[in-house]
Formats: sequence, structure tokens, C-alpha cells
Amino acid sequence: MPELPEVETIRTGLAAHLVGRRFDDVEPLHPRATRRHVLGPDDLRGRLRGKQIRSVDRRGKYLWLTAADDADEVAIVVHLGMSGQMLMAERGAPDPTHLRIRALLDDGNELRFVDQRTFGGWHLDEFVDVGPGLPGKRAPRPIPEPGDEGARVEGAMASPSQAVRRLPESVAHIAPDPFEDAYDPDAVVDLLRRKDTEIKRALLDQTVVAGIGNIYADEALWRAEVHGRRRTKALTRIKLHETLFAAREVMREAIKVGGTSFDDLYVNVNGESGYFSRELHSYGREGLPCDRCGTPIVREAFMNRSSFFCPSCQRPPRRSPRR
DNA sequence: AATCGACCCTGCTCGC
DNA sequence: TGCGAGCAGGGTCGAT
Repeated sequence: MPELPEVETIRTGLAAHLVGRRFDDVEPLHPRATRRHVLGPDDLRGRLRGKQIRSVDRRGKYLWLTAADDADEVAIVVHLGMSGQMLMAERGAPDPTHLRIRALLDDGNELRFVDQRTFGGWHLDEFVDVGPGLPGKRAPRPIPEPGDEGARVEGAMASPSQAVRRLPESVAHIAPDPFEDAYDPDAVVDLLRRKDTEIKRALLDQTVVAGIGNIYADEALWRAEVHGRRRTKALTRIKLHETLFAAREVMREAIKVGGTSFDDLYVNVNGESGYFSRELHSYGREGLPCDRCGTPIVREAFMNRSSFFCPSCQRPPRRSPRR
């Protein structure tokens, strides 16, 4: 399941293969894969043809390629949904099932978007400048000066961590992820203390902190010894910091080993699996002993999916609504 | 206004 | 062997 560590693994692989390449052609093969591009698949194809890929970036689970020619620059925003893959292949290699978009590159290779469940897709987007901190605080647009290359706000910001970040417009509504300079755990803790919701819901809310999905939420909560149904405002500031720190650390470790693969739905750009599944402590371990205390891990329905936790290390709140 | 649950979508596994 | 139910789940949207 592509959460931040899986998307980062893919981003690294794509950057190595794609930066500097040009699109000979881009073929949308399934309408759902480009449904978020409102101008339609033909527009996407026409606008990308001939453009050069300048960089591959990410915030949370969103990935984008910056593609440009002399006249035009555009973000190709990619969301993998649940089962999306970005795969490199030699041109003419057999098409995989669920091939949704094929991009022909000028070095004779192909970039393929493969997606079994078609929750993901590509769309083109413009860039906006976003201020530091949580969404909603958009920086004023810099006045473009003739010959001003970078279009950055200089001097207005106190430190590099306060810098304006240039993001595709459709990505600007989500919060910084824990690996960005703009990530501010104090601000996230403040927000969590103001919110009236459960901690797991909040961790999954991409406008609070980006990149955490069901697997890494459960792992972070297990590490921090917090039950996911605890109310955020009832947790101490220290506990909230511990939980956020645990989330960052578990994702950092997962990135090191190429992410979490349960099956071939998540693989890197070369089709290889990640190895973090063998280091999971709670997710998917129903009935197995907790690695800390030996109590069997419990699975519980939550938001149309599952939560896994140790009922001993992670005490449920007193009146936890069960279903 | 913030919160919460339903829904989208496909393929695979499981139980009968 | 066939078949339907259940499940995987990130993001969006409507209801409250």
C-alpha cells in the first residue's frame, strides 16, 4: 500500500531514470486514470509531448514530475491510490495487465502507470507558492520581475525552514510531511490539542500531517503505546510529540528498506518489493504475540478498514465505542 | 465549522 | 468447481 515510504522509494527511482529525459509521447489508455485532468486525456497528451522532465518531487503520498519546454512548465501530479505503480520498462516490452498510461521517453524506455483498482491517476497542474506551516496560510504571490528566474520570495523569510515552497496547486491543501523543512511538530501538536477527534483519525488526516496511512499509523501508535481511539485533546503534549516522533521514525526506517510490500501491488520502479513488512509490530499481526509484552495483537474495525493494536500496551479509552 | 461515515473501484481469498 | 461475500484503503463529498 503506497504510503509515504513507498512513494519516496518510487520517487527516488523515478528521479534516477527520468530527470533530463523528454517525452516522445504520452498515451492515456484508461479514462479513469486521467479523470482528475479536467481538460481531458487528449489535452494531457498534447501538452506533455516534447517536454523535458526537470525534477521528481513529493509531499506526503503525492508525487509530481516537473515537465517543461521553452514556453511552458507544468506539474504532472501522480497519486497512486491503493494500487498504482510507476514502472520503468524497455520500449516494446509486453504490456502488463492494468496498464493505464504509457509514456514513451527519448532514451528508448517507457514509463508506465499501472493500476489495478484505478483509484490513482495523473493530472496536469500549475504551481503555486505556499507559505510555511499548515495549509491555509498561503504566501502572497511574488511579483514576477523581468529576468527573475526563480520567482522566490527572498529576504522575507527568517530561515531556510521558513522558506516558501512551490507546489502543484492540487497538493497545496495538504500539510507538510515529517521529512520537509516546513514540518513543524509543535504546530501539529497545537492543532491536535484543539481538535476534537480520535488520534488515529487525525494521523490519517493529510491536512494535519501528510504521508501517514493505515499501516504506519498503527505502527506509530504501537511504538508510542497509544490506543488509536484516544481523543487527541485528552493526550498530553508530550504523548502527542512521542506519537508524531514515532510516526517519523517508523517511516524513516521503512524508507531505508524500500517500503512495505505484502504482495506485488507495491513494488519500486524496477518491480522489486520492499522489506519493511518483516519489521511490522502491529499491522497485520492479529493473534500474534506483541513484540513488547507477549499479549496477542487485536484487530478492530475502524473507518471501513482495520486497526491492529496491543490491548495491553495500548489501553483503549474507558468508553471506547465498539462495533 | 468541524467532524464523521459512506462511497468509489477491482481482484483476490475464503467458506459453503 | 462455482459463486457470492468480505476485504484491501486513500481521498472526496454530503450529512449532521
